[in-house]
Amino acid sequence: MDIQLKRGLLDVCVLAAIRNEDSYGYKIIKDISPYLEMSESTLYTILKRLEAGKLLIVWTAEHGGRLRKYYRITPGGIDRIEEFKDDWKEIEAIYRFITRDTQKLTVGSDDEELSTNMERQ
Amino acid sequence: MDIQLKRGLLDVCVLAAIRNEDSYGYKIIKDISPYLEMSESTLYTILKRLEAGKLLIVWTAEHGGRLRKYYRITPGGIDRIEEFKDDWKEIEAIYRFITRDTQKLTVGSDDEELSTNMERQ
DNA sequence: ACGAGATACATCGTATCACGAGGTATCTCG
DNA sequence: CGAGATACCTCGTGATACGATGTATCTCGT
Repeated sequence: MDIQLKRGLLDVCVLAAIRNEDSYGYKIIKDISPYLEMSESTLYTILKRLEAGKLLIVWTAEHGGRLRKYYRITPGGIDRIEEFKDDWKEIEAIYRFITRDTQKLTVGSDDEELSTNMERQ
Repeated sequence: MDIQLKRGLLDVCVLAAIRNEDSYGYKIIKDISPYLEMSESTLYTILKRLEAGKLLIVWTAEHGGRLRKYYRITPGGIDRIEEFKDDWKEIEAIYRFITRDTQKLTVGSDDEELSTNMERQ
């Protein structure tokens, strides 16, 4: 899978993973992994970024003798997911532009101002 | 619109813009602009990259006293679009993961190996 | 005739970012 | 006792989108 395609999904994916329940780094990766590969270094970078943007809050707690950092989504984080859903409509329009006419060539009326008078050599 | 979300679409968008007819930089931007903002510097960077990857071929021709660089997609470029369509299925799965349970909370049977016993403080 | 804006190309520097490589430490289980 | 899982972290690098900037010609209104 093209790495570039996943960008933009990563941040929102992490937010989605903690939307309905608090979680921690290791578990977030496991939860996301069926859908999207994400390395640990990437995840922790993202968590730092989301914390800096106040899209989630962090606290540390002991669990089984070890320290864990727990993450909880903020209202701002939930807003971010909602914005993503709006952006998705635009993304789908782009997708339709890319895949238009790739199966059958339906040559309709061509009324573009920047009309094509291409000279083939 | 989040810049990151567009990444991965950009290259394929340019290929899609020249898929059914040869084109040139300025026209490609105009054709794409209703769907996706792309600066000129970005476009020319992408065209260079696609040429290096042999996804399109380039030649120069005079038009109205000025030189234009024309671009034509290669079979490899068409393959790239087809691969994108396959990748899109994965992207949609990620989208469903992100938007799942954001409207109604349908708590079904939870049979995950990494089950959640989160302690809320 | 002249200037503004469109057309058409290009380069350079910067900021962002995903990720591999590497590190530390504890727990579990055979 | 050692391997693998759990759990966290940092640093360097390469890829890349884009603003700023530059060059040159054509078109069109006044």
